[in-house]
Amino acid sequence: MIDYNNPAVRYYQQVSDECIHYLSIDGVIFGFHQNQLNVLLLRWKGTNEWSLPGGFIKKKESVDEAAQRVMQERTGLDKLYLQQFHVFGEATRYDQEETWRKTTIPLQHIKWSERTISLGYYALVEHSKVVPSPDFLTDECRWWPLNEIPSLLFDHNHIIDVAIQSLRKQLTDQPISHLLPETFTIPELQRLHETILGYPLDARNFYKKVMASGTLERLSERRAGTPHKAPYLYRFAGTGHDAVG
Amino acid sequence: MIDYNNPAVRYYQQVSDECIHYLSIDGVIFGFHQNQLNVLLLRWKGTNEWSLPGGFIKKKESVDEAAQRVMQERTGLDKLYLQQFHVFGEATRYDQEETWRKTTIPLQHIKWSERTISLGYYALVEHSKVVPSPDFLTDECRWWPLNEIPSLLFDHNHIIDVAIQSLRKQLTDQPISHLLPETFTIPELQRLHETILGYPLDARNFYKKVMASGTLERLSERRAGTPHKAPYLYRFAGTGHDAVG
DNA sequence: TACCTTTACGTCAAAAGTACGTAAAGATTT
DNA sequence: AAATCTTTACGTACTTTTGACGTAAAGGTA
Repeated sequence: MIDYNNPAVRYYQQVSDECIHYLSIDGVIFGFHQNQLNVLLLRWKGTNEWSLPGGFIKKKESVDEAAQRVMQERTGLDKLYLQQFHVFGEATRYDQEETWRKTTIPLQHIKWSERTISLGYYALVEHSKVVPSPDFLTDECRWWPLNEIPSLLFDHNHIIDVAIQSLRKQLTDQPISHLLPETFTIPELQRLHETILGYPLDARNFYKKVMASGTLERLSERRAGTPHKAPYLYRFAGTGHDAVG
Repeated sequence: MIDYNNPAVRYYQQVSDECIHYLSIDGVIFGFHQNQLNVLLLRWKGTNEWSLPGGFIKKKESVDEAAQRVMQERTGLDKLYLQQFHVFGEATRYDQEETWRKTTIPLQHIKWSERTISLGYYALVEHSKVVPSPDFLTDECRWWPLNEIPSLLFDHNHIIDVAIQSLRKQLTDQPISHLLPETFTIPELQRLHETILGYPLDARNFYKKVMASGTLERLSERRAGTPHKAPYLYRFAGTGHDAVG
């Protein structure tokens, strides 16, 4: 007695046919706004429960393509900078019964696997360019500042933690450009680094370091409308983005 | 008309029931012997074709446990130092028809997925402690020096390449202990690092560096039977191994 | 005994990282 | 208009790390 009027049931029916079972993608989409790291979250239909965007891998699709597709749908952006950062493969990752109850998904109507292995990807996007849109299991899609994120469904709080650790590790290797607009000032770049690392940096030394990296190109314009001395605008000279997708 | 006398058919039948489809584990088991990195490979039954050890994830088992199990069976060792290093998730990773022909697996008798996503793990083991044993699709299991590895089945040459790159990256963070016996000399540790990195290191500077790391503990004994000045033996003071499993 | 190789240290200079100084730009206050 | 304040865009000086190279002692071989 399967209730095909329920959109969740229809969704899982389709996924069950088209996609790979036991395996999913969870996406931590990072944005930077008002000196805060933000993560894009979804509120499940008719509930007050939030989760990361995610999805399943089609049988004839690479996992990178699947991640790209899932994140694209939530952000409205293409060619996202994606990084695969961890596989969450515990046999029991969270309380399944509790989770399905919270989502109000009628589990008994769904023929789906008992456990899911999740491939964790993070995306670095330009906050202002994103047009958040929910999928059809969710009512709302919006940015959450990292330090205000509520208790999420599944093990998604944990996944975000691991994503941030990976992001910090990446930052020590190379300056991160993908979270800022095309042009930005050095102080703005510094705020971004400080926010990701979680501690303040010395402006003089930061300036020296990013200059020495050779990846920045100074434009002739300055940022207008600042209350103080107008800072120069810069652009990343490194042409190619080097992530997947 | 399924040939249940064929062991491969029986194996895949069992895997099909017990394990997760579309998903596999490939293990790059590194050993260090005679100043060379070695990788454990398997020769498929009745062929001259070699591949990495691998396996599938049981439906109620974590992926780390599965990796531990698969590698354990080939090496005879437990509590292996394992590191998950990449997910190989291309829609087409290799020429399937060619591969199945080479393995002489009767594909037409097997109900298995059209593509496989592979979780790449590497293991660092003490070469002398390993007792290589083939699984029942293979006739032979033995060490291959890294620079003599033949053209392998599937995309396993590529997987080994990626594993080595990850291993090199890890080495820059922390000295690697798991490939050496409990006690070793500084020059032996240096040879290991040189082999992984692929270039020679200055003995004086290497000595200083590992001493400064504070992770080594000098024993009172020296290595006997060397043609020259007997070097001291050392042990890693860092008690806890920090990998999965 | 002379000689050679290897170990187990040491020295010194270059490079990278860290603390902090300061003049100029632009707004705000007196 | 002048003084003040904050911020930028540099610079200087010191410290730590890294890298090139020196060398005496240990143990074998010619």
